[in-house]
Amino acid sequence: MSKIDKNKQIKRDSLLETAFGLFTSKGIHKTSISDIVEAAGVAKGTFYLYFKDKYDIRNKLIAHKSSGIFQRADHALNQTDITGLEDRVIFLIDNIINQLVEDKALLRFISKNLSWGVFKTVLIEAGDDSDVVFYDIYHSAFADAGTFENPEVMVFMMIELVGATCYSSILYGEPVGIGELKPYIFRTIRSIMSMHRTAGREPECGAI
Amino acid sequence: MSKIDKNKQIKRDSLLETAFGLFTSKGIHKTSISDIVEAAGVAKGTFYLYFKDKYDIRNKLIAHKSSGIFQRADHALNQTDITGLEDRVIFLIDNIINQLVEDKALLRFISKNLSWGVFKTVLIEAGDDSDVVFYDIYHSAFADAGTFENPEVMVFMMIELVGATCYSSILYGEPVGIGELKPYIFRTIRSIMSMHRTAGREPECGAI
Amino acid sequence: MSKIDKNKQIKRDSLLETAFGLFTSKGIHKTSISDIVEAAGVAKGTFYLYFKDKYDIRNKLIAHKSSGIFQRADHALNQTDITGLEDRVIFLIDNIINQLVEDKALLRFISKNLSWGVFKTVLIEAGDDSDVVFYDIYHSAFADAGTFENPEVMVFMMIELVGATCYSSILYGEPVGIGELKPYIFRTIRSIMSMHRTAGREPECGAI
Amino acid sequence: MSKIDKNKQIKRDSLLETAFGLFTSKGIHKTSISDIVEAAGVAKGTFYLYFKDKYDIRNKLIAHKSSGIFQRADHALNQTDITGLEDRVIFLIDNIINQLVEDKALLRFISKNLSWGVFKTVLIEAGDDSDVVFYDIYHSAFADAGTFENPEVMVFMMIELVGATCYSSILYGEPVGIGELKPYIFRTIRSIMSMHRTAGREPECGAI
DNA sequence: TATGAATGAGGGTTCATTCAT
DNA sequence: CATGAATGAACCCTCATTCAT
Repeated sequence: MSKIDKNKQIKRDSLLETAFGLFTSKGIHKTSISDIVEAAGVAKGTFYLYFKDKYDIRNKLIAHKSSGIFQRADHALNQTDITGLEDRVIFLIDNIINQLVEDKALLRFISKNLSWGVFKTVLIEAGDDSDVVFYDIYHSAFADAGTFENPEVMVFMMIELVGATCYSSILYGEPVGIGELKPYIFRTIRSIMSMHRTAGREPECGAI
Repeated sequence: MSKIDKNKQIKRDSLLETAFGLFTSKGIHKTSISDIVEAAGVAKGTFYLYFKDKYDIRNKLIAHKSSGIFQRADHALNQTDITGLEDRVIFLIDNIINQLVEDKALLRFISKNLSWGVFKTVLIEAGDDSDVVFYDIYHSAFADAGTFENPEVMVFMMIELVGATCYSSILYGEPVGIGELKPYIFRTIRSIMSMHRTAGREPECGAI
Repeated sequence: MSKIDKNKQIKRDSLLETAFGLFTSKGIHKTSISDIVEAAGVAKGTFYLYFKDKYDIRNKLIAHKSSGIFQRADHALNQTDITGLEDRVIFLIDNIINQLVEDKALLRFISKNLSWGVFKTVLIEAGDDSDVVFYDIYHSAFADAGTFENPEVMVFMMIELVGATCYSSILYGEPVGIGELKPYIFRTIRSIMSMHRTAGREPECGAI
Repeated sequence: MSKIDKNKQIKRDSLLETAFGLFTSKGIHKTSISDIVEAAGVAKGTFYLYFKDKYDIRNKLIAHKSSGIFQRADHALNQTDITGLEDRVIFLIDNIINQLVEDKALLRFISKNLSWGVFKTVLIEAGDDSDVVFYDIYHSAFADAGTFENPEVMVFMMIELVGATCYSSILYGEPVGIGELKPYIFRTIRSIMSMHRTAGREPECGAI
């Protein structure tokens, strides 16, 4: 029993990792299920024992990989003694960006999928397994505390800004490399948080 | 001769518009070349007289449609007597957002393609035809004048922010509708421009 | 031992009944062995312990179900005191038709399989189990007694006529409902028997 | 144009005949579209230019082949000077039986499909092309003339009787060969017609 | 006996592309 | 220039069957 289940887990993981490799190297649409099973060394029918179709495995990969990024960032944050909320957010973003720089295939894969739809589904509304790390961060830091006037919009803007700008900068160095871009990103992030502060005393910094 | 050329142009435009209709309604990957030629009322082989393949026609569509948006926004700006640079930029963005709200199929199509890669290729580096409107705006306002410390990065961040946030907000009302989101976008845009002002006297507003 | 054998019988019967339900509702060709075992709640491999393949279970079902029809008809006949041979045959046919009207799924299943091949194999030549009822009827009434000049041909024609006409009439009401059709069937059956009577004194009724 | 159309007709006919050969030799369910195109010497995609799927080609074959049988029988009838209605019907049936004896593959194919559903659809309600021969026979002989009390039921019973009994007799010689069976069939056919004669004076021949 | 994970050949179908007309 | 019949590789997916447990 345990042995069979272990074997199943190995097969499933093998398919997931193989698919990830092919998706990131050839692109999803150029990757066929035949490619996946051949690379994974299993029979075609085996794929369908574990996944409904190509998009099922893609969604499971996105959830899994995105969750991993946030978990590692959160873990790193807990190793520090940073206390200020803004500083903690900047640390998280910096850590995530660094992860993406290190793993460009991952960035290309979740690419612009690190967007609000996925973010909310996967991370805030909590996944099926145990990928619930960010849920805690989000709620304790933003949602519950009355610090921000509209926390959901604020997080949305930060996520979208970071996701969209990093993609081009990290992958293509356009318009500048990530090293040069980071300061601007951080300043914009701080600006966004600042404008959402409830007792906002910063009218000079962005009145429409 | 002229008549034949006109006929050719009609066929080409017919294929472009038909493809756009199908791409936006069924999605690119669900649209086959057979679908396009059938809907356009031409023979299969004819397609290949004008376009290399499905992705060729898609790219030409993106360039064409994006350019149209900027041209209309620029035209509207010229009807006004707004003078301040920041205000002119806000006006352009507001106008573009309104266009996308009116034409959601268009938004879905160029979706996140209204990103830096396309933007630069299509608009700044000047297209093949005559879609050179934005080139003038960009250079006269941002690039040549020494007003901003890094104009390309600034425009990049603005474009990415607007593109990414509008997508989710306009199409899905997530996390809030575009009406509610706009003020935040504009304030962030102003903040970004402000932080790029050469004689920047705003250190308190976003130092990392 | 007895308990194990009972369990085996239960599994076998469960598979048979489940298969019958699926065959009649979805059709044989749309029913897979996976469907059967899943619905029966047993493992895939278990199927092969009892049946060779899908057609094996189908044949056993036809034999079983057809036999049941004849047994019930015969049982009902014995409850009556009808004596005339023609009348007894008409009673049997009427009873069988009524059963098929009540159980259209059964009719559809054995459909045109209630034909000579199956009939002879299953009923006259005696089945494998104990479905030997009709064998007695047939031999005592038709075969042994010298009443009819060619009893096998006679029974053959009656069976085929009833099977073929009932199918269309009961299932689709074409060309008329079974109520309207029955008198014609009975008259034809009587005519067939009449023409096979050895001392045939009925030349006016069908000389070629 | 004419040349291309001729070529298309050749391809279509080639596919039809090839499919017929395979259907009759291997059975429909054992015949794959791959088999058909391979035997016909065309590419797989070509099949789908002419037929929707396997059942589309089967239906077209049944209509085509059944129609041919009736047309040939009718043609032969017109070469004779038989006048009596009963005799004309017997001639038609005899001719059809003889055709089926000569072409057992055809019999196996349309087999029990020479039943009421197909018969009515294909022949009485008139096909799409010009297969309207039997329509004339049927209406002039049975339907319009007030000779028979319920002509549709009468024809139905004759068709079903002949179809069902011939199948077993011709293909398997069960329970007797077709030569021995024919007289019985004809006598039963005459009996059926006789009992439908409007001024029926034959109550003794089949009262229930 | 009973299981059910694994297999992989083969099914139907689509579609970009070619080329003779 | 324009056509559209023909192609055939490649796709996704099913499922009867096996066999180690």
